[in-house]
Amino acid sequence: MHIFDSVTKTKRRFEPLIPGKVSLYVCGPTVYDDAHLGHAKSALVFDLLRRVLEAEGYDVTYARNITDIDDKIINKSREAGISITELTDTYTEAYHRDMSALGVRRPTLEPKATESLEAMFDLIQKLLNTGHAYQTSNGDVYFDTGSDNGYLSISNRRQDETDTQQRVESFDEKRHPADFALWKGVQDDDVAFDSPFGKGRPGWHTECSAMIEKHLSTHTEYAIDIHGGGADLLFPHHENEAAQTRCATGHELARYWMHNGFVTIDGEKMSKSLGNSFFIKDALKAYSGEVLRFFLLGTHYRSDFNFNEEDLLAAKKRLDRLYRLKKRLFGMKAVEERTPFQAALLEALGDDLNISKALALLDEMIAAANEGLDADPKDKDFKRKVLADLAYVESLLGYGTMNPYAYFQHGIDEGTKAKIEGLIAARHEAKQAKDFERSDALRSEITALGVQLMDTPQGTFWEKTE
RNA sequence: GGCGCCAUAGCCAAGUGGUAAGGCAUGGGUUUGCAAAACCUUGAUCCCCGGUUCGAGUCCGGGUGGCGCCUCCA
Repeated sequence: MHIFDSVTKTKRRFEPLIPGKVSLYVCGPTVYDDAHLGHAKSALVFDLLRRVLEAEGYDVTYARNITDIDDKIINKSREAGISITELTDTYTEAYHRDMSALGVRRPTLEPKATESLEAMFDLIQKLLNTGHAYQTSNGDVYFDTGSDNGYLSISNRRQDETDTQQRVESFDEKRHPADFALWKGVQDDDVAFDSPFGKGRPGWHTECSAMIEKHLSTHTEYAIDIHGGGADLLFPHHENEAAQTRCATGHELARYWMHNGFVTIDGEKMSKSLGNSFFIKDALKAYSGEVLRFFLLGTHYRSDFNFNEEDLLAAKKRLDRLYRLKKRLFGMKAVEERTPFQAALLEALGDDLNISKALALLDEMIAAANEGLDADPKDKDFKRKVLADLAYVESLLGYGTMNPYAYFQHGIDEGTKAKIEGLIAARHEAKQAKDFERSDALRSEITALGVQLMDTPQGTFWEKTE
């Protein structure tokens, strides 16, 4: 496996800190709203990474946090007039529902901020004890960036005069403008936790370092093997996490850093402030989760990804090819069998998740399978190999998990389905009687319902039209 | 202003310095009562200008054009 490390900006061979094991931490969502395409991209990329590492034989411990305490959450719960936990439970559940629809497997661990407070206290206390943090008169605890020799080594930034912009938590007792809050002291607020540093709430960056130390740390030169997240988190979020961990524990945070590119919509960045977020639950109304998975995972993870309907449709057609092949072999049981295709597929993905190369291999496999089935539809050995390859693709990439018939009928309601079946039966009778005029008329009627027919030796089937 | 990324056929998109994968769309063909699917076939010298090299999409320099981070953000 080779991974592009965004800190050294080079592709490096992956070597685990502990032989045979991989510790992977990815920044998860703040649960105050529905998940959007950006959340999906990140979750999908690291889901794929996890699958590839597992296919290579590693024992992967994958943690993705859930931030369930935050100013945005507090504000929204007040607006909505519901409790914090009611709000965060609702959106945590929604997040899980959406990710599961995209075929994203649940991580090994999903620590919540509110359940990791003790670990955060430990971290902050260590930083205070070693002089890397200080408390101000209003109860805030800040990380002293000036005390960390390694600060800015993750994002490769330079500390210059222009970097004097005020941070949100800016306060004039801060020693340096870049110092960030580990703990925000709160006096007159009921949404606060008791801590050794007084009543308050954790700063945004604190939880990740604390959780990593608590759940994943290998206690070697680096806390974990791989840390991932969206490219926008590189600075300041990951820089600050790394600083906390470095100063509190003496080891670096991660040996490899991976950042996925952004999802834009029609060329524009999708962000909360622009208000053009595209929710996954809305996309799922028109397309199956697997089509969205295939589309979002279709370009390299580090590239920016532009979401638009036209490209989505082209991606769906490409996935259709896989399901067409599945249809030809429908009903046959797959047996595990290693093939050169499978080895090549894993090798392609092992090269920093080169999905384009993997898909090219997949397309070639599909073409060869169709050709072979055309040449000799009864070759059992050949079919067995194809089925084994399809099963491998399903487990490694998560493509081909659906019933192929259901896949092509996605989006048609039950009533219409029954109507279509009735018309097909009538058309079948007309065809038997060689009344092609009537059979064509019936087909037009069926086509008008948004589906198309396919006559095969096994009977007539229908699919939803694009 | 500081730091950084990207620019390959109509569209999406790979590409260890040696004469450009794959998919969608398009045209032609085989098959089919018709149609669909499947299969065969059809197209780019890689933003521009210099340089290094026997040889560059692929390295270096300079442009032009997009975009991102520096503030909550996947």
